[in-house]
Amino acid sequence: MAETSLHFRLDPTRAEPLYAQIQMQIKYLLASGGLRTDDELPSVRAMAETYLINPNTVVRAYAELEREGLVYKKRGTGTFVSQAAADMAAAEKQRIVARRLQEAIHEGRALGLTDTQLRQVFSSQLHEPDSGGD
Amino acid sequence: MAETSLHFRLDPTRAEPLYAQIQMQIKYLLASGGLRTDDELPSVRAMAETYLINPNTVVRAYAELEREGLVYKKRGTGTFVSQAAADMAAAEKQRIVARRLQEAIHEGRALGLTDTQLRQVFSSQLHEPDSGGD
Amino acid sequence: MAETSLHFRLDPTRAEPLYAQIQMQIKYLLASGGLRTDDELPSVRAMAETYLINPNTVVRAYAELEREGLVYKKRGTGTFVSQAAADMAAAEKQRIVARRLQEAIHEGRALGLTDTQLRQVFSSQLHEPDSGGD
Amino acid sequence: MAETSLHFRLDPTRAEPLYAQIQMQIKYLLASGGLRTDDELPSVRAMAETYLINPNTVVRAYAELEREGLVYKKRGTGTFVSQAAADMAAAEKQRIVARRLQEAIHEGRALGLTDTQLRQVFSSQLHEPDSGGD
DNA sequence: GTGGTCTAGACCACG
DNA sequence: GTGGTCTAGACCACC
Repeated sequence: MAETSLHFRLDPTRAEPLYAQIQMQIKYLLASGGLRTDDELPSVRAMAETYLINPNTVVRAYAELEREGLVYKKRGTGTFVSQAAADMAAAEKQRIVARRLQEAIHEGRALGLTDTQLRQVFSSQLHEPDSGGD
Repeated sequence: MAETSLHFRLDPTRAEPLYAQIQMQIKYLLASGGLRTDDELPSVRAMAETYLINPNTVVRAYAELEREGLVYKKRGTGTFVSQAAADMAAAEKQRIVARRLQEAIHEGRALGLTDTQLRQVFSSQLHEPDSGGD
Repeated sequence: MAETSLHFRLDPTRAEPLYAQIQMQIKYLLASGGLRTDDELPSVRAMAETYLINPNTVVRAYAELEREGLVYKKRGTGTFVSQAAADMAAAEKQRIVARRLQEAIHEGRALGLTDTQLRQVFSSQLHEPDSGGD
Repeated sequence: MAETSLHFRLDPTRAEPLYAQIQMQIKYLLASGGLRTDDELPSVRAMAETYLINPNTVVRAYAELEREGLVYKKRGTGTFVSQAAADMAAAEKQRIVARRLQEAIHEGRALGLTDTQLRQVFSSQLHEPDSGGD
Protein backbone atom coordinates (compact mmCIF):
# COMPACT_ATOMS: atom_id res chain seq x y z
CA MET A 1 0.00 0.00 0.00
CA ALA A 2 2.01 2.86 -1.20
CA GLU A 3 3.43 3.00 -4.66
CA THR A 4 -0.05 2.63 -6.06
CA SER A 5 -0.91 6.28 -6.19
CA LEU A 6 1.93 8.59 -5.38
CA HIS A 7 1.56 11.96 -6.95
CA PHE A 8 4.03 14.74 -7.11
CA ARG A 9 3.87 18.38 -7.99
CA LEU A 10 6.71 19.12 -10.31
CA ASP A 11 7.27 22.57 -11.72
CA PRO A 12 10.13 22.83 -14.22
CA THR A 13 9.88 26.59 -14.01
CA ARG A 14 10.90 26.86 -10.37
CA ALA A 15 14.44 27.67 -9.41
CA GLU A 16 14.75 24.37 -7.56
CA PRO A 17 15.94 21.67 -9.94
CA LEU A 18 13.43 19.03 -10.91
CA TYR A 19 15.49 16.22 -9.42
CA ALA A 20 15.60 18.07 -6.12
CA GLN A 21 11.85 18.58 -6.17
CA ILE A 22 11.35 14.84 -6.58
CA GLN A 23 13.91 14.08 -3.92
CA MET A 24 12.36 16.46 -1.44
CA GLN A 25 8.83 15.25 -2.02
CA ILE A 26 9.86 11.65 -1.52
CA LYS A 27 11.54 12.64 1.69
CA TYR A 28 8.32 14.31 2.70
CA LEU A 29 6.44 11.07 2.03
CA LEU A 30 8.97 9.15 4.06
CA ALA A 31 8.65 11.53 6.96
CA SER A 32 4.87 11.62 6.88
CA GLY A 33 4.46 7.86 6.53
CA GLY A 34 3.22 8.01 2.97
CA LEU A 35 6.08 5.66 2.11
CA ARG A 36 7.23 2.89 4.42
CA THR A 37 10.13 0.45 4.58
CA ASP A 38 10.28 -1.82 1.54
CA ASP A 39 7.60 0.10 -0.33
CA GLU A 40 8.50 0.30 -3.98
CA LEU A 41 9.04 3.65 -5.61
CA PRO A 42 7.59 4.29 -9.07
CA SER A 43 9.93 2.99 -11.76
CA VAL A 44 12.15 5.53 -13.43
CA ARG A 45 10.37 4.98 -16.70
CA ALA A 46 6.88 5.26 -15.20
CA MET A 47 7.81 8.38 -13.35
CA ALA A 48 9.29 9.96 -16.44
CA GLU A 49 6.26 9.15 -18.55
CA THR A 50 3.76 10.27 -15.96
CA TYR A 51 5.36 13.65 -15.44
CA LEU A 52 6.77 14.13 -18.91
CA ILE A 53 10.27 14.57 -17.68
CA ASN A 54 13.63 13.19 -18.65
CA PRO A 55 14.30 9.72 -17.19
CA ASN A 56 17.78 10.91 -16.24
CA THR A 57 16.14 13.41 -13.93
CA VAL A 58 14.38 10.63 -12.04
CA VAL A 59 17.56 8.58 -12.01
CA ARG A 60 19.39 11.43 -10.39
CA ALA A 61 16.71 11.96 -7.77
CA TYR A 62 16.75 8.27 -6.86
CA ALA A 63 20.53 8.21 -6.87
CA GLU A 64 20.66 11.05 -4.40
CA LEU A 65 18.17 9.28 -2.17
CA GLU A 66 20.22 6.11 -2.39
CA ARG A 67 23.34 8.04 -1.50
CA GLU A 68 21.52 9.23 1.59
CA GLY A 69 20.63 5.64 2.40
CA LEU A 70 16.91 6.28 2.20
CA VAL A 71 16.24 3.88 -0.66
CA TYR A 72 17.93 0.82 -2.13
CA LYS A 73 17.84 -0.61 -5.62
CA LYS A 74 17.36 -4.22 -6.66
CA ARG A 75 18.66 -4.66 -10.17
CA GLY A 76 15.98 -5.70 -12.54
CA THR A 77 13.32 -5.15 -9.93
CA GLY A 78 13.01 -1.59 -8.76
CA THR A 79 13.76 0.96 -6.08
CA PHE A 80 12.58 0.46 -2.51
CA VAL A 81 12.40 2.32 0.74
CA SER A 82 15.20 1.29 3.09
CA GLN A 83 15.01 0.48 6.77
CA ALA A 84 17.14 3.54 7.45
CA ALA A 85 14.38 5.66 6.01
CA ALA A 86 12.03 4.64 8.77
CA ASP A 87 14.66 5.32 11.39
CA MET A 88 15.31 8.67 9.87
CA ALA A 89 11.66 9.57 9.57
CA ALA A 90 11.30 11.04 13.00
CA ALA A 91 14.40 13.17 12.75
CA GLU A 92 13.69 14.04 9.15
CA LYS A 93 10.33 15.50 10.05
CA GLN A 94 11.98 17.99 12.28
CA ARG A 95 14.67 18.67 9.73
CA ILE A 96 12.09 19.55 7.11
CA VAL A 97 10.26 21.93 9.40
CA ALA A 98 13.51 23.29 10.78
CA ARG A 99 14.59 24.20 7.30
CA ARG A 100 11.37 26.01 6.60
CA LEU A 101 11.56 27.86 9.86
CA GLN A 102 15.17 28.70 9.19
CA GLU A 103 14.18 30.26 5.90
CA ALA A 104 11.48 32.32 7.55
CA ILE A 105 13.86 33.44 10.28
CA HIS A 106 16.47 34.31 7.72
CA GLU A 107 14.04 36.41 5.77
CA GLY A 108 12.82 38.06 8.91
CA ARG A 109 16.32 39.05 9.85
CA ALA A 110 16.99 40.30 6.35
CA LEU A 111 14.00 42.53 6.88
CA GLY A 112 15.46 43.89 10.07
CA LEU A 113 13.35 42.10 12.65
CA THR A 114 14.93 41.34 16.00
CA ASP A 115 14.84 37.89 17.54
CA THR A 116 12.30 39.15 20.02
CA GLN A 117 10.03 40.30 17.24
CA LEU A 118 10.49 36.99 15.47
CA ARG A 119 9.45 35.13 18.60
CA GLN A 120 6.36 37.25 18.92
CA VAL A 121 5.34 36.70 15.33
CA PHE A 122 5.97 32.98 15.65
CA SER A 123 3.85 32.70 18.76
CA SER A 124 1.02 34.65 17.24
CA GLN A 125 1.07 32.43 14.17
CA LEU A 126 1.10 29.31 16.33
CA HIS A 127 -2.16 30.38 17.89
CA GLU A 128 -3.83 31.72 14.81
CA PRO A 129 -6.63 29.47 13.58
CA ASP A 130 -5.65 29.88 9.94
CA SER A 131 -5.05 32.80 7.72
CA GLY A 132 -5.06 31.54 4.23
CA GLY A 133 -2.36 31.83 1.84
CA ASP A 134 -1.13 31.72 -1.60
CA MET B 1 25.65 60.34 5.99
CA ALA B 2 25.27 56.70 5.31
CA GLU B 3 27.08 55.50 2.22
CA THR B 4 30.33 56.30 3.94
CA SER B 5 31.14 52.84 5.17
CA LEU B 6 28.92 50.16 3.80
CA HIS B 7 30.54 46.80 3.91
CA PHE B 8 29.32 43.58 2.45
CA ARG B 9 30.29 39.96 2.78
CA LEU B 10 30.51 38.45 -0.63
CA ASP B 11 31.43 34.82 -1.01
CA PRO B 12 31.81 33.62 -4.60
CA THR B 13 31.91 30.00 -3.47
CA ARG B 14 28.34 30.07 -2.20
CA ALA B 15 25.57 28.70 -4.34
CA GLU B 16 23.74 32.03 -4.17
CA PRO B 17 24.86 34.22 -7.06
CA LEU B 18 27.04 37.18 -6.19
CA TYR B 19 24.55 39.66 -7.58
CA ALA B 20 21.87 38.15 -5.33
CA GLN B 21 24.13 38.40 -2.32
CA ILE B 22 24.63 42.08 -2.99
CA GLN B 23 20.93 42.57 -3.57
CA MET B 24 19.96 40.82 -0.37
CA GLN B 25 22.48 42.63 1.76
CA ILE B 26 21.34 45.97 0.47
CA LYS B 27 17.78 44.98 1.28
CA TYR B 28 18.95 44.15 4.76
CA LEU B 29 20.48 47.60 5.08
CA LEU B 30 17.28 49.18 3.83
CA ALA B 31 15.19 47.28 6.34
CA SER B 32 17.52 47.87 9.22
CA GLY B 33 17.90 51.56 8.56
CA GLY B 34 21.52 51.32 7.49
CA LEU B 35 20.41 52.94 4.26
CA ARG B 36 17.74 55.62 4.13
CA THR B 37 15.72 57.35 1.48
CA ASP B 38 17.92 59.26 -0.98
CA ASP B 39 21.13 57.83 0.41
CA GLU B 40 23.55 57.14 -2.39
CA LEU B 41 24.72 53.60 -2.98
CA PRO B 42 28.37 52.96 -3.78
CA SER B 43 29.00 53.54 -7.47
CA VAL B 44 29.13 50.49 -9.67
CA ARG B 45 32.84 50.95 -10.22
CA ALA B 46 33.65 51.61 -6.59
CA MET B 47 31.76 48.52 -5.52
CA ALA B 48 33.48 46.40 -8.13
CA GLU B 49 36.90 47.62 -7.13
CA THR B 50 36.34 47.25 -3.42
CA TYR B 51 35.13 43.68 -3.63
CA LEU B 52 37.20 42.61 -6.61
CA ILE B 53 34.21 41.68 -8.68
CA ASN B 54 33.12 42.60 -12.14
CA PRO B 55 31.20 45.87 -12.57
CA ASN B 56 28.53 44.01 -14.50
CA THR B 57 27.79 41.94 -11.45
CA VAL B 58 27.07 45.10 -9.49
CA VAL B 59 25.07 46.48 -12.37
CA ARG B 60 22.85 43.46 -12.24
CA ALA B 61 22.32 43.69 -8.50
CA TYR B 62 21.38 47.35 -8.78
CA ALA B 63 19.13 46.67 -11.74
CA GLU B 64 17.17 44.09 -9.76
CA LEU B 65 16.80 46.50 -6.87
CA GLU B 66 15.59 49.17 -9.25
CA ARG B 67 13.08 46.73 -10.72
CA GLU B 68 11.79 46.16 -7.20
CA GLY B 69 11.44 49.90 -6.79
CA LEU B 70 13.87 50.04 -3.89
CA VAL B 71 16.43 52.26 -5.60
CA TYR B 72 16.44 54.75 -8.46
CA LYS B 73 19.19 55.87 -10.74
CA LYS B 74 20.10 59.29 -12.02
CA ARG B 75 22.18 58.94 -15.12
CA GLY B 76 25.55 60.50 -14.77
CA THR B 77 24.98 60.92 -11.07
CA GLY B 78 24.52 57.70 -9.16
CA THR B 79 22.15 55.22 -7.57
CA PHE B 80 19.95 56.21 -4.66
CA VAL B 81 17.53 54.71 -2.18
CA SER B 82 13.93 55.31 -3.17
CA GLN B 83 11.07 56.44 -1.00
CA ALA B 84 9.37 53.11 -1.56
CA ALA B 85 12.18 51.42 0.30
CA ALA B 86 11.26 53.27 3.46
CA ASP B 87 7.59 52.58 2.98
CA MET B 88 8.32 48.88 2.76
CA ALA B 89 9.45 48.99 6.32
CA ALA B 90 6.95 48.92 9.13
CA ALA B 91 4.14 46.43 9.33
CA GLU B 92 4.75 44.95 5.90
CA LYS B 93 7.89 43.28 7.13
CA GLN B 94 6.11 41.39 9.86
CA ARG B 95 3.33 40.40 7.51
CA ILE B 96 5.79 38.78 5.14
CA VAL B 97 7.52 36.84 7.87
CA ALA B 98 4.27 35.87 9.53
CA ARG B 99 3.13 34.28 6.32
CA ARG B 100 6.32 32.30 5.98
CA LEU B 101 6.18 31.11 9.55
CA GLN B 102 2.55 30.18 9.11
CA GLU B 103 3.50 27.95 6.21
CA ALA B 104 6.23 26.25 8.19
CA ILE B 105 3.90 25.69 11.10
CA HIS B 106 1.30 24.24 8.79
CA GLU B 107 3.77 21.86 7.30
CA GLY B 108 5.04 20.84 10.71
CA ARG B 109 1.54 20.02 11.86
CA ALA B 110 0.90 18.06 8.68
CA LEU B 111 3.91 15.99 9.63
CA GLY B 112 2.49 15.35 13.05
CA LEU B 113 4.60 17.65 15.16
CA THR B 114 3.11 19.06 18.33
CA ASP B 115 3.15 22.76 19.16
CA THR B 116 5.75 22.03 21.79
CA GLN B 117 7.98 20.37 19.24
CA LEU B 118 7.46 23.26 16.86
CA ARG B 119 8.51 25.70 19.55
CA GLN B 120 11.62 23.70 20.23
CA VAL B 121 12.58 23.55 16.58
CA PHE B 122 11.92 27.25 16.18
CA SER B 123 14.08 28.14 19.14
CA SER B 124 16.92 25.95 17.97
CA GLN B 125 16.79 27.53 14.53
CA LEU B 126 16.80 30.99 16.02
CA HIS B 127 20.10 30.25 17.70
CA GLU B 128 21.78 28.34 14.90
CA PRO B 129 24.67 30.28 13.42
CA ASP B 130 23.85 29.21 9.89
CA SER B 131 23.30 25.88 8.36
CA GLY B 132 21.68 25.56 5.00
CA GLY B 133 23.45 24.31 2.02
CA ASP B 134 21.90 25.41 -1.21
CA MET C 1 5.04 24.49 -35.62
CA ALA C 2 6.04 28.07 -35.19
CA GLU C 3 9.62 28.53 -34.14
CA THR C 4 10.69 27.10 -37.46
CA SER C 5 11.35 30.35 -39.23
CA LEU C 6 11.28 33.35 -37.00
CA HIS C 7 13.21 36.22 -38.43
CA PHE C 8 14.07 39.48 -36.84
CA ARG C 9 15.42 42.77 -38.05
CA LEU C 10 18.17 43.85 -35.73
CA ASP C 11 19.98 47.08 -36.36
CA PRO C 12 22.87 47.81 -34.00
CA THR C 13 23.11 51.38 -35.26
CA ARG C 14 19.68 52.32 -33.93
CA ALA C 15 19.39 54.13 -30.65
CA GLU C 16 17.14 51.41 -29.28
CA PRO C 17 19.27 48.75 -27.62
CA LEU C 18 19.57 45.43 -29.39
CA TYR C 19 18.02 43.54 -26.51
CA ALA C 20 15.02 45.86 -26.62
CA GLN C 21 14.66 45.34 -30.35
CA ILE C 22 14.53 41.60 -29.82
CA GLN C 23 12.12 42.00 -26.95
CA MET C 24 9.78 44.22 -28.92
CA GLN C 25 9.79 42.05 -31.99
CA ILE C 26 8.96 38.98 -29.96
CA LYS C 27 6.11 40.90 -28.37
CA TYR C 28 4.93 41.73 -31.83
CA LEU C 29 4.96 38.05 -32.77
CA LEU C 30 3.07 37.19 -29.61
CA ALA C 31 0.41 39.78 -30.32
CA SER C 32 0.06 38.91 -33.96
CA GLY C 33 -0.13 35.20 -33.37
CA GLY C 34 3.23 34.43 -34.91
CA LEU C 35 4.10 32.85 -31.60
CA ARG C 36 1.60 30.91 -29.54
CA THR C 37 1.45 29.50 -26.04
CA ASP C 38 4.12 26.88 -25.42
CA ASP C 39 5.90 27.59 -28.68
CA GLU C 40 9.63 27.40 -28.18
CA LEU C 41 11.74 30.48 -28.81
CA PRO C 42 15.05 30.12 -30.61
CA SER C 43 17.74 29.06 -28.17
CA VAL C 44 20.02 31.77 -26.88
CA ARG C 45 22.94 30.34 -28.80
CA ALA C 46 21.02 29.85 -32.03
CA MET C 47 19.73 33.39 -31.90
CA ALA C 48 23.18 34.77 -31.22
CA GLU C 49 24.71 32.83 -34.07
CA THR C 50 22.01 33.68 -36.55
CA TYR C 51 22.15 37.39 -35.95
CA LEU C 52 25.82 37.63 -35.12
CA ILE C 53 25.22 39.07 -31.70
CA ASN C 54 26.43 38.13 -28.29
CA PRO C 55 24.52 35.41 -26.43
CA ASN C 56 24.29 37.69 -23.41
CA THR C 57 22.31 40.17 -25.43
CA VAL C 58 19.74 37.49 -26.18
CA VAL C 59 19.80 36.38 -22.57
CA ARG C 60 18.87 39.87 -21.51
CA ALA C 61 16.01 40.11 -23.99
CA TYR C 62 14.61 36.79 -22.84
CA ALA C 63 15.06 37.72 -19.20
CA GLU C 64 13.01 40.88 -19.67
CA LEU C 65 10.28 38.93 -21.41
CA GLU C 66 10.26 36.41 -18.58
CA ARG C 67 10.02 39.25 -16.08
CA GLU C 68 6.96 40.46 -17.94
CA GLY C 69 5.52 36.98 -17.70
CA LEU C 70 5.37 36.50 -21.45
CA VAL C 71 7.76 33.57 -21.60
CA TYR C 72 9.00 30.91 -19.20
CA LYS C 73 12.17 28.94 -19.12
CA LYS C 74 12.80 25.29 -18.42
CA ARG C 75 16.39 24.82 -17.43
CA GLY C 76 18.23 22.54 -19.72
CA THR C 77 15.35 22.62 -22.14
CA GLY C 78 14.58 26.00 -23.59
CA THR C 79 12.45 29.13 -23.51
CA PHE C 80 8.73 28.98 -24.21
CA VAL C 81 5.75 31.26 -24.70
CA SER C 82 3.64 31.46 -21.55
CA GLN C 83 -0.10 31.28 -21.25
CA ALA C 84 -0.13 34.85 -20.03
CA ALA C 85 1.13 35.97 -23.41
CA ALA C 86 -2.05 34.76 -25.04
CA ASP C 87 -4.21 36.28 -22.34
CA MET C 88 -2.58 39.63 -22.94
CA ALA C 89 -4.08 39.63 -26.37
CA ALA C 90 -7.67 40.61 -26.79
CA ALA C 91 -9.14 43.72 -25.25
CA GLU C 92 -6.07 44.61 -23.26
CA LYS C 93 -4.22 45.56 -26.40
CA GLN C 94 -6.82 48.09 -27.43
CA ARG C 95 -6.95 49.51 -23.94
CA ILE C 96 -3.23 50.21 -23.99
CA VAL C 97 -3.33 51.89 -27.35
CA ALA C 98 -6.47 53.83 -26.51
CA ARG C 99 -4.72 55.35 -23.55
CA ARG C 100 -1.76 56.41 -25.64
CA LEU C 101 -3.96 57.92 -28.30
CA GLN C 102 -5.97 59.71 -25.65
CA GLU C 103 -2.80 61.33 -24.38
CA ALA C 104 -1.79 62.45 -27.83
CA ILE C 105 -5.26 63.87 -28.48
CA HIS C 106 -5.17 65.71 -25.18
CA GLU C 107 -1.85 67.24 -25.99
CA GLY C 108 -3.00 68.20 -29.45
CA ARG C 109 -6.00 70.00 -28.06
CA ALA C 110 -3.83 71.76 -25.51
CA LEU C 111 -1.86 73.08 -28.44
CA GLY C 112 -4.99 74.37 -30.06
CA LEU C 113 -5.48 71.82 -32.78
CA THR C 114 -9.01 71.15 -33.95
CA ASP C 115 -10.45 67.66 -34.22
CA THR C 116 -10.21 67.94 -37.96
CA GLN C 117 -6.53 68.74 -37.76
CA LEU C 118 -6.02 65.85 -35.35
CA ARG C 119 -7.69 63.50 -37.77
CA GLN C 120 -5.47 64.71 -40.56
CA VAL C 121 -2.32 64.26 -38.55
CA PHE C 122 -3.43 60.83 -37.43
CA SER C 123 -4.12 59.70 -40.96
CA SER C 124 -0.81 60.97 -42.21
CA GLN C 125 1.02 59.16 -39.43
CA LEU C 126 -0.86 55.98 -40.18
CA HIS C 127 0.54 56.01 -43.68
CA GLU C 128 4.06 57.15 -42.92
CA PRO C 129 6.60 54.44 -43.52
CA ASP C 130 8.64 55.35 -40.48
CA SER C 131 10.15 58.54 -39.33
CA GLY C 132 11.30 58.97 -35.76
CA GLY C 133 14.85 59.22 -34.75
CA ASP C 134 15.48 58.33 -31.16
CA MET D 1 5.43 88.75 -20.33
CA ALA D 2 6.75 85.26 -20.34
CA GLU D 3 9.97 84.38 -18.62
CA THR D 4 8.41 85.46 -15.37
CA SER D 5 6.97 82.13 -14.38
CA LEU D 6 7.96 79.30 -16.60
CA HIS D 7 7.87 75.99 -14.84
CA PHE D 8 9.10 72.67 -16.03
CA ARG D 9 8.64 69.11 -14.93
CA LEU D 10 12.03 67.49 -14.89
CA ASP D 11 12.50 63.88 -13.86
CA PRO D 12 16.12 62.70 -13.76
CA THR D 13 14.86 59.14 -13.40
CA ARG D 14 13.22 58.96 -16.80
CA ALA D 15 14.98 57.42 -19.75
CA GLU D 16 14.82 60.69 -21.64
CA PRO D 17 17.88 62.81 -20.84
CA LEU D 18 17.33 65.89 -18.74
CA TYR D 19 18.59 68.21 -21.43
CA ALA D 20 16.09 66.70 -23.87
CA GLN D 21 13.28 67.14 -21.38
CA ILE D 22 14.08 70.83 -21.09
CA GLN D 23 14.45 71.19 -24.83
CA MET D 24 11.12 69.51 -25.51
CA GLN D 25 9.24 71.48 -22.92
CA ILE D 26 10.55 74.74 -24.29
CA LYS D 27 9.47 73.68 -27.75
CA TYR D 28 6.08 72.96 -26.28
CA LEU D 29 5.94 76.48 -24.87
CA LEU D 30 6.96 77.90 -28.22
CA ALA D 31 4.27 75.95 -30.02
CA SER D 32 1.55 76.77 -27.52
CA GLY D 33 2.39 80.45 -27.33
CA GLY D 34 3.73 80.31 -23.80
CA LEU D 35 6.93 81.78 -25.18
CA ARG D 36 6.96 84.38 -27.95
CA THR D 37 9.55 86.01 -30.16
CA ASP D 38 12.20 87.90 -28.17
CA ASP D 39 10.97 86.56 -24.84
CA GLU D 40 13.90 85.81 -22.60
CA LEU D 41 14.53 82.28 -21.39
CA PRO D 42 15.52 81.73 -17.77
CA SER D 43 19.26 82.15 -17.33
CA VAL D 44 21.32 79.01 -17.23
CA ARG D 45 22.23 79.69 -13.65
CA ALA D 46 18.67 80.43 -12.54
CA MET D 47 17.39 77.34 -14.26
CA ALA D 48 20.06 75.18 -12.69
CA GLU D 49 19.40 76.52 -9.24
CA THR D 50 15.64 76.28 -9.50
CA TYR D 51 15.64 72.67 -10.60
CA LEU D 52 18.76 71.53 -8.80
CA ILE D 53 20.43 70.34 -11.95
CA ASN D 54 23.84 70.77 -13.45
CA PRO D 55 24.26 74.09 -15.34
CA ASN D 56 25.89 72.16 -18.17
CA THR D 57 22.62 70.37 -18.67
CA VAL D 58 20.82 73.65 -19.25
CA VAL D 59 23.62 74.85 -21.47
CA ARG D 60 23.23 71.81 -23.63
CA ALA D 61 19.47 72.18 -23.88
CA TYR D 62 19.81 75.83 -24.93
CA ALA D 63 22.60 74.95 -27.35
CA GLU D 64 20.40 72.39 -29.07
CA LEU D 65 17.60 74.91 -29.33
CA GLU D 66 20.02 77.45 -30.76
CA ARG D 67 21.24 74.90 -33.27
CA GLU D 68 17.65 74.48 -34.33
CA GLY D 69 17.35 78.23 -34.72
CA LEU D 70 14.61 78.52 -32.15
CA VAL D 71 16.54 80.72 -29.76
CA TYR D 72 19.47 83.12 -29.97
CA LYS D 73 21.97 84.24 -27.41
CA LYS D 74 23.16 87.73 -26.64
CA ARG D 75 26.48 87.54 -24.84
CA GLY D 76 26.28 89.02 -21.43
CA THR D 77 22.53 89.36 -21.65
CA GLY D 78 20.72 86.09 -22.02
CA THR D 79 18.92 83.68 -24.31
CA PHE D 80 15.90 84.78 -26.33
CA VAL D 81 13.23 83.30 -28.52
CA SER D 82 14.01 83.81 -32.21
CA GLN D 83 11.72 84.97 -34.97
CA ALA D 84 12.06 81.57 -36.57
CA ALA D 85 10.46 80.07 -33.51
CA ALA D 86 7.23 81.89 -34.19
CA ASP D 87 7.28 80.84 -37.79
CA MET D 88 7.87 77.32 -36.79
CA ALA D 89 5.22 77.32 -34.13
CA ALA D 90 2.35 76.28 -36.31
CA ALA D 91 4.16 73.44 -37.97
CA GLU D 92 5.83 72.46 -34.74
CA LYS D 93 2.50 71.98 -33.05
CA GLN D 94 1.55 69.35 -35.55
CA ARG D 95 4.97 67.80 -35.37
CA ILE D 96 4.67 67.34 -31.63
CA VAL D 97 1.29 65.73 -31.87
CA ALA D 98 2.31 63.73 -34.91
CA ARG D 99 5.15 62.25 -32.96
CA ARG D 100 2.90 61.25 -30.12
CA LEU D 101 0.40 59.72 -32.47
CA GLN D 102 3.19 57.94 -34.28
CA GLU D 103 4.29 56.36 -31.04
CA ALA D 104 0.79 55.22 -30.24
CA ILE D 105 0.35 53.80 -33.73
CA HIS D 106 3.66 52.06 -33.49
CA GLU D 107 2.75 50.47 -30.22
CA GLY D 108 -0.63 49.49 -31.56
CA ARG D 109 0.94 47.74 -34.48
CA ALA D 110 3.44 46.03 -32.21
CA LEU D 111 0.43 44.69 -30.39
CA GLY D 112 -1.00 43.34 -33.59
CA LEU D 113 -3.78 45.84 -34.25
CA THR D 114 -4.75 46.49 -37.84
CA ASP D 115 -4.97 49.98 -39.28
CA THR D 116 -8.72 49.66 -39.27
CA GLN D 117 -8.73 48.86 -35.60
CA LEU D 118 -6.40 51.76 -34.92
CA ARG D 119 -8.75 54.11 -36.73
CA GLN D 120 -11.65 52.86 -34.68
CA VAL D 121 -9.81 53.31 -31.42
CA PHE D 122 -8.67 56.77 -32.46
CA SER D 123 -12.15 57.87 -33.36
CA SER D 124 -13.61 56.56 -30.14
CA GLN D 125 -10.97 58.40 -28.15
CA LEU D 126 -11.62 61.59 -30.09
CA HIS D 127 -15.21 61.56 -28.93
CA GLU D 128 -14.64 60.40 -25.37
CA PRO D 129 -15.20 63.18 -22.85
CA ASP D 130 -12.18 62.23 -20.79
CA SER D 131 -10.97 59.03 -19.32
CA GLY D 132 -8.41 59.70 -16.72
CA GLY D 133 -4.77 59.53 -16.83
CA ASP D 134 -1.68 58.33 -15.31
C1' DG E 1 32.75 61.20 -12.66
C1' DT E 2 28.12 58.33 -13.43
C1' DG E 3 25.29 54.35 -15.44
C1' DG E 4 24.00 51.65 -20.13
C1' DT E 5 25.09 48.53 -23.62
C1' DC E 6 27.65 45.15 -25.87
C1' DT E 7 31.27 41.75 -26.98
C1' DA E 8 34.13 37.63 -26.24
C1' DG E 9 34.64 33.85 -23.91
C1' DA E 10 34.88 31.25 -19.56
C1' DC E 11 32.71 27.67 -16.26
C1' DC E 12 28.69 25.56 -14.23
C1' DA E 13 24.27 22.90 -13.39
C1' DC E 14 20.45 20.82 -15.50
C1' DG E 15 17.90 17.52 -18.59
C1' DG F 1 21.88 20.25 -25.91
C1' DT F 2 19.79 24.09 -22.65
C1' DG F 3 20.03 28.46 -19.68
C1' DG F 4 22.78 30.95 -15.52
C1' DT F 5 26.61 33.32 -13.85
C1' DC F 6 30.75 35.78 -14.12
C1' DT F 7 34.89 38.07 -15.94
C1' DA F 8 37.47 41.41 -18.72
C1' DG F 9 37.25 45.13 -21.16
C1' DA F 10 35.25 47.96 -24.84
C1' DC F 11 32.46 52.27 -26.27
C1' DC F 12 28.75 55.44 -25.43
C1' DA F 13 25.71 59.21 -23.47
C1' DC F 14 24.83 62.00 -19.66
C1' DC F 15 25.88 65.20 -15.83
